[in-house]
Amino acid sequence: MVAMAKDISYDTETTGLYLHGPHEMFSYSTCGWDGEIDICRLDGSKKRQVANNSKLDEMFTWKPQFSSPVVMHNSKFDLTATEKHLGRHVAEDVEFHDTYMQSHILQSNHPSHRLKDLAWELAGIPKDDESAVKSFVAEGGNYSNVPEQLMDEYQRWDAERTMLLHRFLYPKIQASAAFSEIYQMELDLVKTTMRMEERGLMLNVPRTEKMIYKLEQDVEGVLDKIEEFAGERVNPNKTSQLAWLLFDKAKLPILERTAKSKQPKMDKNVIAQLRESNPHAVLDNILQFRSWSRGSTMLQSYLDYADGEGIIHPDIRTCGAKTSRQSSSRPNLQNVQKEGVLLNPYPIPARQCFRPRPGYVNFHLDYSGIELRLLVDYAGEDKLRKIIINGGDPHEPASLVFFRDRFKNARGDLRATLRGASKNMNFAIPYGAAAYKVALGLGMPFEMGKERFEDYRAQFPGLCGLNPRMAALVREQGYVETKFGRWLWVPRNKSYMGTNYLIQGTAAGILKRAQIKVHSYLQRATSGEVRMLLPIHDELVFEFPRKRLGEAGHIFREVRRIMIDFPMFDVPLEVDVQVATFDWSAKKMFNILV
DNA sequence: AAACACGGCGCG
DNA sequence: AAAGCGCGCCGTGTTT
Repeated sequence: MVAMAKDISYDTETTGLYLHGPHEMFSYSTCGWDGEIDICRLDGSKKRQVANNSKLDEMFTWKPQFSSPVVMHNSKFDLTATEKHLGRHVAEDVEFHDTYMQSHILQSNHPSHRLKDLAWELAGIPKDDESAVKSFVAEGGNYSNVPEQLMDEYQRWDAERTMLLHRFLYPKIQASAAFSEIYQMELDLVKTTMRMEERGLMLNVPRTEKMIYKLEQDVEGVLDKIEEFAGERVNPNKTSQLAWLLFDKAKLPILERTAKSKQPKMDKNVIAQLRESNPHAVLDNILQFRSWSRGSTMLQSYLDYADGEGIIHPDIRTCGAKTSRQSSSRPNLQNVQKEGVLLNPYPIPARQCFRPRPGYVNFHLDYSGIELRLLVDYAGEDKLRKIIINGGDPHEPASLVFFRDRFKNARGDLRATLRGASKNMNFAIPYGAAAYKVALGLGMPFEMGKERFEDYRAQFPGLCGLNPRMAALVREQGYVETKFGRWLWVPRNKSYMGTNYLIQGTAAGILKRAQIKVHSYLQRATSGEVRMLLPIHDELVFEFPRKRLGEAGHIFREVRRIMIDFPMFDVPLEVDVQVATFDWSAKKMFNILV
């Protein structure tokens, strides 16, 4: 293991999690290849501060002959803390490692990738070393004023743990060429993601405040209406009170029960069903209450996360999901509500609250139909592949199979509805839906649905064969392997999920690689004036300076080219470009050829 | 007070 | 036997 000899593990201690907010790093620890531990406080005596700062500065400045690869557990956090403390970006060329990524790549479904859990499991290091620090903090202290001796002991172990994990896990990454490529890609992505978090997204603060004010009024109004009907004040968030309102007071029937506690189900699907047979005003009041109160709390949380300039810096976890997808938290900006796409008749136009920075517009580039394209590719479903290549509608053949003449003769809304149901089945079937769900989804009696399902099987043997194939792999080996060579572990007793993991993980692999290349292109071609802000599973959000709008066509032609440049797939990828000049709800198609 | 489970719901 | 999946966050209610 000579190659590892110079490695040094590195762990930071901060006053909290909001590094783009008030929190700061106050100490760090390192552990050398030989187990030598150094605890470096950044507070206290001037002399010590100077020494420890210069060691830090050295670690993150690339020097060809001296540099030691820095090993971290969840490097995005430590690097972000370090950059804030140093007041500069860490050097591009500094080699670093991340045991958190290693763990994700080697065991995607592990219940915990936390340092303490992994170190206990792999090296038998007990997890109780932080109890003294925890109890100090619980008694009113905070992490930065824990007595140094206590803190030293605590830090000592985390640096040691990280080094040990690296010794256990990294050789397993190195042993596979595919894992090595994935690992390097993930490390590159950490830096790309840091630049997005740092830049952040702009909230239209006054507009958000106005919207919250109106929603709060509306919530009061709807609670009054419910009180008029019920004869007393009801809190619809309380299950017992809501059940009383719906099933005792309004005498509505119980249609379903919840999975675990077997209570009457009262979600929006049930309420929609009840609404059809029994258009009781209280049902609408419940939908209004839920949507509006949730809406105002979500908007309030966006306000709380915004800094003085209205900028939100989310935490973008690069391996947030078991399928290797990214996720966003504090706040989650991947689920900002849209208008008019769901069963909710009272949507909140929350996307109106997000705006480009002054002097910028936002571009949204999304892969069109990437999920179906990948399904068709993995399934080798030639008929659909040809339709996609020729720009036809890949959901039309399914519509004809499921609805026959009814679809042939349908126009307008009905045609769209039938196509929509068929489209859902094009996903649901490869993902494991059975005849019962097919009939339900198509709105047909069970026997008819089953018969059409059989027709579909005959027409699309590739698509229908994919799930059994993946399920068999899961049962045999426990994982599915994406075209990038990533192993996605699937619970063996849920082998039908294999196809879903495969598609989701492949799309994530495409988007991640695209992000790295696009980031590097934008740095090179625009000196970082055009920036990527946020990934949303099959979409990238950018900001673009208005003064350079004349170049937008040229730049996004290249971005699009990079995004779809994955020759390993037989089905072509496609990207749609939209521009938002005022807010995210008013997006318009943007023609990059002009 | 903190941690957890659950139902519910937004996005992909 | 039958089964679409992945997240994060909220409010309520229970456990520690």
